[in-house]
Order: sequence, then structure tokens, then C-alpha cells
Amino acid sequence: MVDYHPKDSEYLNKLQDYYADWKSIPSYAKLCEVFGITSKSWVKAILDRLCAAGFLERTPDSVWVPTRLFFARPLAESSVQAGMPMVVTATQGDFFIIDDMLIDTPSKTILIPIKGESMIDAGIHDGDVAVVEKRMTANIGDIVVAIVDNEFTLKTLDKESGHFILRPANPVFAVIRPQGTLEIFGILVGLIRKYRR
Amino acid sequence: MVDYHPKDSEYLNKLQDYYADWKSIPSYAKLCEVFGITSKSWVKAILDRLCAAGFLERTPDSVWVPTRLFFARPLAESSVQAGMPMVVTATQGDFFIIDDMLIDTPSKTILIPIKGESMIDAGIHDGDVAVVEKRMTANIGDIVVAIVDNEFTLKTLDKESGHFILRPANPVFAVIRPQGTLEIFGILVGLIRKYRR
DNA sequence: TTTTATACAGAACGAACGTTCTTAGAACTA
DNA sequence: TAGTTCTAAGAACGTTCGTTCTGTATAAAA
Repeated sequence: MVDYHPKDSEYLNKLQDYYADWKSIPSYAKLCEVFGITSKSWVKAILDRLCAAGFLERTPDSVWVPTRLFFARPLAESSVQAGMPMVVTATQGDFFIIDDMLIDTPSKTILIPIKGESMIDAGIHDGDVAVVEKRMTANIGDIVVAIVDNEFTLKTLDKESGHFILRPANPVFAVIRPQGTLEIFGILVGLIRKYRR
Repeated sequence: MVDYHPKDSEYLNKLQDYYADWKSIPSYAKLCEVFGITSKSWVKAILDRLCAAGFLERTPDSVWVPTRLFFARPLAESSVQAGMPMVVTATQGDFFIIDDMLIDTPSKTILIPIKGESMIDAGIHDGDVAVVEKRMTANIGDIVVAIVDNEFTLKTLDKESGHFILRPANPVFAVIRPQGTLEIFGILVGLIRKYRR
């Protein structure tokens, strides 16, 4: 946290939670509720500081908008040992923007929901979401999205006696040996899983 | 396009362009400029129709907000045939969709890198990043982050003859049977994996 | 031709807005 | 003890907001 006032990170948290719900930054009056204060002028002072700290900015129409920094998430160091881990995470550690981490080239990246268990030994489960970068070439060993019989299929690219093959990560499924050319749609660059709560 | 009035898609495009620039929907007066008209009442009529068509919605504070449909893109590009499974483009105008998918309450969510293979049968690998929601209670069957010997550990919460235990998803590792109380740090709500490229 | 619907323009209105200024208690300093 | 920040509260103010109602030009329909 780069801002100076001790309670500002608390205010920022509340603002982030509100934004996660409504995807907009409300009026000063509403922000009084969100922050738990009753002074519009103090709300402005808080926003001005968060702006100076780089979490917010304003459009030419003087509308408040979050910056990239606004979406950064704390990343714990797993090797925390001394003291309370919770204290450590609250004060130090890195910050990460999840989308930046997984997506290099937005225009070439798409998300594809995964169906079936054919890659389960690679830790890719039914219901996971694949982050795929579109491109037509891949290397041996890459997990690729190929188009077989008009359907996406996610398999490991391999080569067998001069021919490309698609190898599943599940002994129950058969290796795919395409006749003719193999159409690569993209390669797997990330994986997302969401647990029900 | 599901809306009825012929020029609405043109208005929608202008609105999408504005949003791409400023990441906010401006006032009716400003929208007059954006749309190239001079009537606030007509702006409202347009927004109402875009709302009915599902491109916009309003927060409880009656602030206009774009919906997912607002960001949807035609997926005609690339030589993909009909019958494609549903695909989400990752570039929602540089917006943060993955973040949005995984995180409900930013202030309670923390990312923890995973070390070791103790949960490999659950498809959780060394080097993955766990998305953890901080809370002190969990249900049987939840994958939890517990604090054991001042270290984070990720295990499935279970109960054995009246006592809580932490069950790994790897036969090589032993079940953890904490003596005394078990301190829960949070529960696993998501998983992120990044493949080297 | 007359009527009717469409696609906007324009004015009016009170409510809500953001900004600024003043006030005030609490905490810290000297 | 007296002074001084700091953190808010609160009022005041002119501006802008969204809404509603009415007016109007064009075009299609009758």
C-alpha cells in the first residue's frame, strides 16, 4: 500500500467490495454509506488520496474510475513461518493482477470451458476453463486445442514416426492419430477452476 | 442483436466505443454528444431499449452498468465452423473477466502459491495458485487452508470419529489429525495455473 | 388527402450532485 | 496548560442530474 493514511486501506477494501458487486463507483452520498462515515467532504478527501496513490483516476468528465492497481490481489508467500501468517499477508507480500498474469495478448486469447476427463492426469478436470492463446503452430509437448471433427479437443501434441498425434492424459482415452493435416486452434497457456461455495 | 429499433445497434456501437475509452457510462447530457443527438429524453429511451435488450442494467442506485452481453463479440474470426462450443473472448475491452469470475469479495480474497504434491489427485499441482477466501469456518468436504505448525497447508476437511482431520489427495501423504483445535485460515474458491510458453 | 405512428427536440422541475468553507472534537506536542 | 494537527461532521451553494411532459417534422398508412 502506497498511501499514507492508516485507514485508507480499509476504505479501499470497502470500495473494492462494492465495486465487485456493482461494477461502478457510486456517488459521494452513497460512498458515505459504503465507508461508514457521514461527511461527503471526507469522502472526497479519501478518493483524492486513493487517486494520488494510483488506485483511482478520473475521466475528463470527472467520473471516478478504478485503475489496474485497483484490481491487484495480495499474494501470500507460502513459506511463512514466524508469527501469524495473517499478519504477514496483511502487511507485506506481492500483489498480482490475475488477468495480467494469465493473458499476454488479449486479442488472441479466449476462454474455453473443458468438457470430459480426457486430460485428468494433467490436472485438467471437467468444468475447468482453459485459457487458450490462438495460434496455428505448436511444439511437441505443448497442450494444444485442436479441431477434430468440428469440435475442439484439448490434448498434448506429440509425434509418432513422423506424424503428429494428440495424446490424452487419461489411459481410458485413445490417442488421436489424425489422417492428413492437423488443425491447431491454439495452445493452452492457463487454467482456471472455480469451486462451488 | 435482439433490439427492435434499427438505429439502436449504431447507438450501441457508439456507447461501446465510449466505454472502451473511459470505462464508464456518462451522464445523459454527455450521451447526447456521444450519440449525436440533442435530446436527453431520447437518450433515456435508447438506454431503456438497450436495457430491455439485455446490454445494460441498472444498479439499485439507478446507475447504468454494462452487462456481459455488452462486451460480447462476434466470434466469426478464424476458420472455425458452426457447432463450436461456447467461447468467451478474453478481451472484454481490457476488462477483468477472470478476476471477476473467481473473486466475490476482494477484501477477503488472497492468492496463495501451492507447494508440493499433496493434493495432486484433486488436480492441484505444485506451482498452481490457490484463490482463497479468508474465513474461519468451513464445511466437511471443503478444501481448506489450515494453519499447521505456522505453515499454510491445503487439504480437504473431513471428520473422523468426532474430530476434524485434514485429508490430502495423495496416498503418499498422511492424514493430518490435529491435536486440540484446528485453525482454519480460509477455503479454496478457485485455482489458477499458468503454463510456460 | 388525412391520419397515425415514428424519431427526435426542447423546456421545466425538483432532486441529487460535487465542491468548498466552516466548525468541532480528539489526539498529540510543546 | 495551551497550542496544533488530524479526522471528520455539517452546512451552503451553484451546477448538473434524470425524469416527465409537450411539441414537431417526417414518413408511412389509410
